[in-house]
Amino acid sequence: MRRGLEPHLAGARLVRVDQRRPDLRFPFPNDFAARLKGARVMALNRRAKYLLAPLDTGETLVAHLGMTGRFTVEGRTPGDFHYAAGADPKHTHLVLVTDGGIAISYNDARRFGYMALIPTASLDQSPYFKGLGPEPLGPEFGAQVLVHAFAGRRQSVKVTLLDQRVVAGLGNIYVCEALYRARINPERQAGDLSPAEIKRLAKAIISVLAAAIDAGGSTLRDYRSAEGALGYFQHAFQVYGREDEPCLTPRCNGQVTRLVQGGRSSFFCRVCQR
DNA sequence: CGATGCCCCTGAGAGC
DNA sequence: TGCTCTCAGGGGCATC
Repeated sequence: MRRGLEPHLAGARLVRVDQRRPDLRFPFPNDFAARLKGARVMALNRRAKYLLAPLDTGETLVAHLGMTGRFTVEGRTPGDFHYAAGADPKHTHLVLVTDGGIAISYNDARRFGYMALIPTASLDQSPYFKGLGPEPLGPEFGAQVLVHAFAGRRQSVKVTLLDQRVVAGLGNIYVCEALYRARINPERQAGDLSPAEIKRLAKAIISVLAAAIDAGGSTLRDYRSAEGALGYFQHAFQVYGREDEPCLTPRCNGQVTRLVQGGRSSFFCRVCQR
């Protein structure tokens, strides 16, 4: 999403802001539209699951997409891009128009997303970012991070990986897929994993995320890239959403199991994930 | 500390 | 066609 939006947003000035309702998951910031209008977007960054747009006003627009949140870009000419392709316009809650003549709309059926404006200078100290773990594709992430985080931890490795304080930005799909790639049963206590297993897991996390980004993300239900394109990593899911289907590991002959952990579905193969 | 369930909200799909 | 039920890329909070 960040990669799709960046060319349209970074460097652009927001000439019109159409805020269509007072809240998403939380209320929009006070005077939200007025604080955005006229501002120049200096860059488009990401930390964990947050999109970050530092503005020339000294504030940074922070956006979390929740489950169904989606930014869509509309081109200068109708047909340039798919305008909120596949999205019900009644759930378009915010439209930003840039001086480049581009409209960027935020659509979110369930409204689990939220936005904030935080002084750029104190971003790292804000409650959104304080305490977040390292970026899994960043230089500081590796097996050692997990070795420390897992030590003595009795919680399941699945639930531990979804904890944003351990690693930032992993969600349900990619945790399931990473555990499959690492051949680790999601029910295992984090503190019981061997160094070799943790090493496999760290590598699996990195490889599954890199592959998914390469594929343009995973299109399930609502997700599309900023320019309306469908990601296609969902076709590469090896366990997620494949309950009762055969395990794809050669000669395994197991089948994919679903179980609920921490209120979310885990998908895995009991035969090859130990 | 950890597990569980409920909540926010809307829509899709299955089964009857 | 319509109803009811379950489930959904997230995550905060209360309870036990």
